[in-house]
Amino acid sequence: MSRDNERPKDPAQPSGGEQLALIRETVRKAKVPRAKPRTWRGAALAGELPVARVLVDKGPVHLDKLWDYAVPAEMDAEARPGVRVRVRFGAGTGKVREGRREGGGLLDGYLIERVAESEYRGPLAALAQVVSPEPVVGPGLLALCRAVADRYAGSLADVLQLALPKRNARAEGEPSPPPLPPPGPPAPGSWDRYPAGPGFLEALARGDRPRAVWTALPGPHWPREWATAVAATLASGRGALVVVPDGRTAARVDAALAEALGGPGRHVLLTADLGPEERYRRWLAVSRGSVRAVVGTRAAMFAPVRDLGLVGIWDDGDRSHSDDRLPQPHARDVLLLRAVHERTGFLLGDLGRTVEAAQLVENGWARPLEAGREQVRAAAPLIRTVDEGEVARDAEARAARLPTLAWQTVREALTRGPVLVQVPRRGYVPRLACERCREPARCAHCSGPLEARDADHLVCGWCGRAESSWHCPACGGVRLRASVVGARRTAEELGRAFPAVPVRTSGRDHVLTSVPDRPALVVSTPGAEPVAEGGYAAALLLDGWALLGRPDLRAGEDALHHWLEAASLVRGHGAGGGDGESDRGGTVVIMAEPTLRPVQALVRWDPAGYAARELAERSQLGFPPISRMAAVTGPAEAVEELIASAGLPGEAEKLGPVPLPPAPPGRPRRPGDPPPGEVWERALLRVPPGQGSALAAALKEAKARRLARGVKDPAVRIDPLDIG
DNA sequence: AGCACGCCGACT
DNA sequence: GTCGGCGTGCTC
Repeated sequence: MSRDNERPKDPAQPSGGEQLALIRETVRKAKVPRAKPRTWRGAALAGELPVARVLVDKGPVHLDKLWDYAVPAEMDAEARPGVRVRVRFGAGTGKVREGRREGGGLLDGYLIERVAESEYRGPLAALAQVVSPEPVVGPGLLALCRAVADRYAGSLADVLQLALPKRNARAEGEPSPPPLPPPGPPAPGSWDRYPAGPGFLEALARGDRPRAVWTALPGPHWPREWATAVAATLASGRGALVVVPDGRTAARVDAALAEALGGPGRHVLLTADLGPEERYRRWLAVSRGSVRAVVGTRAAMFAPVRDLGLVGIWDDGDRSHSDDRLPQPHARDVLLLRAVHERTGFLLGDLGRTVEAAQLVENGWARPLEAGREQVRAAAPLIRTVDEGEVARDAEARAARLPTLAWQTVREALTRGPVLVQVPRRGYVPRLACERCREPARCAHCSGPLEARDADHLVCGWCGRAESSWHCPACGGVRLRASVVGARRTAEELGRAFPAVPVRTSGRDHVLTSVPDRPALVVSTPGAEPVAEGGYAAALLLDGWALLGRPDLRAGEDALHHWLEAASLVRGHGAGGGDGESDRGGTVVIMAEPTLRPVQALVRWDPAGYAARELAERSQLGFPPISRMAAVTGPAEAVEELIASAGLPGEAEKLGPVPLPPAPPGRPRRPGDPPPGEVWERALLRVPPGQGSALAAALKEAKARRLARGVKDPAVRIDPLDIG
């Protein structure tokens, strides 16, 4: 290649030619005898930092690798770090025709940084286009996404795709409103029911970064308490982000924020149901620093809030906090990473307490933020248990197939207000449990859940070993039962038993937001309970066995959570405690075995104690989150090969692989589901405490090293939630 | 993923 | 000889 080929056309860019020479020099060093024609041939390069490092978003090569491109002079001003770009990829091997390269599709990407020179020993292609000058990937977001990708053995590009909303040109063309000044520090309000509450707010307001696991008192105050914590953070001049499980909850916190912050302008609601344009408009307002407070559902966990002072999550045990798309990051973990990386305060709020939250308290990373016993007693309803086997003596109760106590409670409460009836959702798979004491049946080898493969063969759902001589480790029983519940029908019969009272239902398809303070039977599935304006007069929890019988590690925790959620909508029991304007307190009747631990935790309203015990037990059994797990799913050979090639930590234990049950029909396919017609397997990898990141790193490296060769890549999921 | 290169066997 | 199988490697 001769100097004559180089014709810098723009005299205003004298150093462009120098850069060209520099790149050519690197080509020569790489013993390429003659530089091949290149797409930027003849084009003037940007004067300063003429190399753009680009993360290619889609396409096959989506390793965490950055690709270097030359920045043409005319793109110099717009090609700033963080912007969306388009690049030709794969053109280098294409045919040369008429002195230009053909082939290589245009791919979307992000310009990560501008540098003076490239490490790449070869001719650089030029950026094809700067899609828009809006920087969307800042250094903070990039670092966060890298950390999430590492934590979940996923690729940076995958995580960025979760973190960034789809671009919308119209929204981007509009200016965002100017930021409002910070509000003054808020009064503690109902936070003063918690001994450590006012102190937590003061710490936020003065710019500290307190970290707490908050066990919220039952009742309607927690949305306002979230708003107060956000307002306190804003008062320090910093931003705040709260992630909640669903749009309904987000709307409640949003309304409370509007009240606490004196109207709109200082906060935004970020949910999926806004539609792409409005969503991007609001996201831009956050990204541009025009708004500093965000409440939203899980995608909001990545919201690029400027100078973040508080990250919060409500109901961290809710499944919707875990993304469906690989690498399935969980909002709790993402926010934990943000709290550490961005040096922010942290608030995990819940009516109950997950085992993960208990772990944060136990290892001292976060402080418990709890009310005293007398506050709890005042705010919570009276809880009574009835055995599901008890048969009512009076004819009316028998007709409704309810025990006498439940019948009487409902009848009495209906004179004072609405009554909530919690019924199980259809489709819960029963788990095998000891017939005598209901202890879930677990594998003697790995503690995985036992499943009935056919009439009388038990198989472990984790390691696949057959179990031929099961006996209950808790009580010595030798017989198993699968729980069966017909509670929905019970609820229908209950409705018929009170013909004068309207029956309203709320479920997956039709979720009611709230019901008026009038006598009514409100039948709801867990998670869909409407708020009653004055609190429910009573609640009937009919789903004990269905919730506890699910083939899930978190069955007890989830059941308790659903009960607490329903019970927290019932009027408090203690007069004058919180806002006891109700004439009489509410009652909750739960049909479940009173000796079961989740049931006892509900009766005593002690979710923290339950979580602590559960944590200790899981630690002993080698369950997550103490031990960490990864699920590798795919065609049998691919699973084996990936595991064999990964340099797993020494103490890693392989469970399985077991054949994967086919995905239930109707549900959209998720990562890790076999494609129709294919048989896949799943192996679990388990490591002792402290080796979770080593496990993720090993799997990520093995995945990166092994470029797909015909066989489909297995899906790797860290801390999978659906492993039974 | 595409696409090209390359090193083997069967054909005009 | 040379056409083409697809195994292997690269794409800034």
